[in-house]
Amino acid sequence: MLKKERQAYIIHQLDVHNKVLSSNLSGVMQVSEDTVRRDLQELSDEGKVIKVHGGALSRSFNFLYEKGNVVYAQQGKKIIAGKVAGMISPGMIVLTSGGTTIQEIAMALPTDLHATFITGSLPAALAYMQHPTVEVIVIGDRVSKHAKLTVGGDAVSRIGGIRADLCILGINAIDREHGVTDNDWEVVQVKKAMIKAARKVICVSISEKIDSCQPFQICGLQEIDTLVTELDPLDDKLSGYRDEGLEII
Amino acid sequence: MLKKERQAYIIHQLDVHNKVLSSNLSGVMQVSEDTVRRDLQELSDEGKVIKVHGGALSRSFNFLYEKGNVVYAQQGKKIIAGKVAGMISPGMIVLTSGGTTIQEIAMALPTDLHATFITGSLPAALAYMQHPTVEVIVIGDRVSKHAKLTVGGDAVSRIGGIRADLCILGINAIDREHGVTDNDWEVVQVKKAMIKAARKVICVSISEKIDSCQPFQICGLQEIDTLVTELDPLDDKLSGYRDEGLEII
DNA sequence: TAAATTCTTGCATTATTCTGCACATTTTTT
DNA sequence: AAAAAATGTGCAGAATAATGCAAGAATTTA
Repeated sequence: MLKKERQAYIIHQLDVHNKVLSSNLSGVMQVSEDTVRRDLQELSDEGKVIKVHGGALSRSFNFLYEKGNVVYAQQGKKIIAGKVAGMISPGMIVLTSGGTTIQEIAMALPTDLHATFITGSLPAALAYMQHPTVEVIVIGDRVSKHAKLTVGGDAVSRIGGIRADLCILGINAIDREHGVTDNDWEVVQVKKAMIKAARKVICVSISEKIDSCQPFQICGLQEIDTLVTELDPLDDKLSGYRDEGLEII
Repeated sequence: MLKKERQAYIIHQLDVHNKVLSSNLSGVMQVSEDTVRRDLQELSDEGKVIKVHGGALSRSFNFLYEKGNVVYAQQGKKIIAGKVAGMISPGMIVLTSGGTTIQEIAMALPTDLHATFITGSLPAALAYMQHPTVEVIVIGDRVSKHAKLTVGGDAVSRIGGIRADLCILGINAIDREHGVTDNDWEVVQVKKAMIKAARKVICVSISEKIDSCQPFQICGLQEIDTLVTELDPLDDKLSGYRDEGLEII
């Protein structure tokens, strides 16, 4: 097994299990523990893993430890989070609510990213707040208990006053015919406003939600620039959306 | 279970339950109590937990680390929460940040209370949001990572536009000479505005904080109507405040 | 105050890591 | 193509870290 191969395998294991043991890896990859340790050392120097006595932990695991905040993520969400985190550059970003995926992205962000996140989602605000260098701005208004999000005319008009570089849009349903849809009217108003406020819109969704539809439309496909899922961009399920002109990642 | 892993788990537990017991952790994590204690010691040295006899408390219990008694800490908090909950009647209430005590009050509220809580504190918003019949309104602005609270001119001016029936003021320090004080200038601005916005002000404080003082003044004693602590209202420590005309509960 | 629990400390044991070195493999230079 | 340099790997022994145990001290509870 080649060095690069081993290191890729280690990263993969960490993505899945959040931890690896030197002793374990040594057996699986058929190299000495010293070699495993050297691999871990290198990855640690590159900031890709957190080396600890006995093995290594994934970065997000360490993030939890450092900040004392916990989010339970499924594997798919982690993949999405990694993809999205790689697309974020310094600037002004509006965040819609979107369950744990949005929060998972916070943990995958480069630790030195200087960006401003604007959101009405309280869990998201708490998650991004943990990051050392990003700024968080909360949109105020009445809280929707269901969505844990501020909603209402005041929130919408506030968002209308923002010019953001990017909108990260967590969604509940998307299909080719109706575009992005949701079942909560108030949330829809907020998301609509956020899309308008941003130059570029990234749509974040677990593949389960693709090709499904709900009562209220948020926007058509043409208003979205990029679709991020946990699937391979070439997956058949996504080909129709690529045909519509969306960037698939 | 690796050392860091254990420590992350401990922090997680503290986030959820606010306390951990050494004996308990020892069983769950399958290590000796000595090891658990060493973990707690390290976390304590790093300032991440408050180590006490029998286990550890989350940092939000910062008011009691000298007393060092798990049960007492919980009781103190609960006593205050019960007292305050009994004083709340339907209407419009502004809430300042104030650690877990403020959140504990949310759990002690009558389940059919119809009231509106206005706050910039994200943990408080999440806590009150759980209640079936109360409404929560969040004040928007930049988030102070330290206080987990929205702060800034926008927040202050928003609060200025509110007429509330009651202000529940969680505080860091109070003494007869300087009144209510705090060490975070931005938080002070928000609290000042909240006091002005409310007809009646209830000051909530663990007795540890009484007769202490910090750099910035929030308000004088004359601006407070009621002081709630976990102590008996007739306790000597409070007599001076009663002399100043405060209602002690 | 007595009993029970928990804490601290030092020590022994084991597990893990580090270091220098030898050897093989790959890459670069001549 | 041969020689030289750089890199990757494994091994052995020294150094370090982690853990459990035991006995006495301290704290809490009854």
